[in-house]
Amino acid sequence: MGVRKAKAAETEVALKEAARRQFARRGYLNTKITDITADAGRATGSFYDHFASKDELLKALLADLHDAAHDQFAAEGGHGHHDLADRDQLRTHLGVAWGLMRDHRPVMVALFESALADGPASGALWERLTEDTEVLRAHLEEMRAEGRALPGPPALVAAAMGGVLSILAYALTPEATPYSDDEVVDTITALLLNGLAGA
Amino acid sequence: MGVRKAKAAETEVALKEAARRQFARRGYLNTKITDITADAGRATGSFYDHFASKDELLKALLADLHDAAHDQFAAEGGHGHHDLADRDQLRTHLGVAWGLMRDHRPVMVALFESALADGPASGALWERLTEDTEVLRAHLEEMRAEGRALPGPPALVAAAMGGVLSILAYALTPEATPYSDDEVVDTITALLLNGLAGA
DNA sequence: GTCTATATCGCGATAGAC
DNA sequence: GTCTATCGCGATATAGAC
Repeated sequence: MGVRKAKAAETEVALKEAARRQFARRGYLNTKITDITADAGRATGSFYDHFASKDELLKALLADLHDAAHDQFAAEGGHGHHDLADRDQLRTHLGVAWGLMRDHRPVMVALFESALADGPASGALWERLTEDTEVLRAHLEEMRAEGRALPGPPALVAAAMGGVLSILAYALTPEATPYSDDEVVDTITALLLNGLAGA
Repeated sequence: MGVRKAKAAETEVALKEAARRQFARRGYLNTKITDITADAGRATGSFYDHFASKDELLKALLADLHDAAHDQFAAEGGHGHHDLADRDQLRTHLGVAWGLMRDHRPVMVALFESALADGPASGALWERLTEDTEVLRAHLEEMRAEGRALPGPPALVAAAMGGVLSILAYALTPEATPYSDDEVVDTITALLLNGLAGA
């Protein structure tokens, strides 16, 4: 890679990092192109040499997230037999998902807002929810195939589980929340495993 | 009430109804003042004779929702002893909440988006979540006072429960969803009551 | 590739006739 | 109270020098 390209790549990285910072602070919708370029210490016009729009930038960030998610789940998913009604397995699953959301919170936030921006009639949020809980749904269907009782349709249950994580990840700002990551994961695990009635 | 005032009130109602329709279709953030006035068959300027801003209009709609919610919960809440681990009581609670969200979906959608618009660092979504699940939290604390085991801190559990309802109410567009209201309420009830491990 | 400067535009909000 | 017409701001996106 030549020096010219390296410089360009450097700027692109700087823009991405600035975007993450700004998304975390202002949210995706409230972040202006100029907020990003200013944070990155570049001129406004430079943005468009790297990304066609804010949305395209988000897609690039999403690709990075997907890579990370794939690695994480690959590292975890060595089980031959999945059983979400097993406490340890459920906790591990939720823990990995929560960790990812925390590490990539700016992108999660942005995706969430972006889905909302399409309007409630577009079904974009439902799409996000079902796509992101694809793995969960598959596990639930395995359970059902074994004749185990489920609370409801696998896709709906999976979406509900993913929904709780997403909304809490958005609502609980890391700087202000009184709850530790472990506390959150433990609580959600207990709630989703045994519900309010307990073991 | 004179004819003049009646006409004005009529326009105000028309604007509110138009706003609800537009919020349901486009979402709150995407809805422009002109979308509302056009839908109501009025001129742009007329809007400001009734509301100072889109946000003020939302506040007015919220007041209507609060009235309805108060009535609903008053009609239901005759129990001397609350027990969220009791299937019937939990289902009733969730059913009432779900029904309200469905009947006032445009306002729910708008409140949700409005909270997001303040940015993730503002904590506005967490505020919404805790305020709206105030009653739930109180019931959970009763349970805890009786020495019953809870999945976690009452406020967090309540927020998680409210969060599932909110996000599903937003994501499941009434026109497109394959799930009936009963199916959703049954599923959430089962999930929150006994979790994935079953009874 | 990066900068400065600017064209362009949508939209919120107001002024003033009726 | 309601209308039409318009002002002005803020933000995206582009043009052109370096």
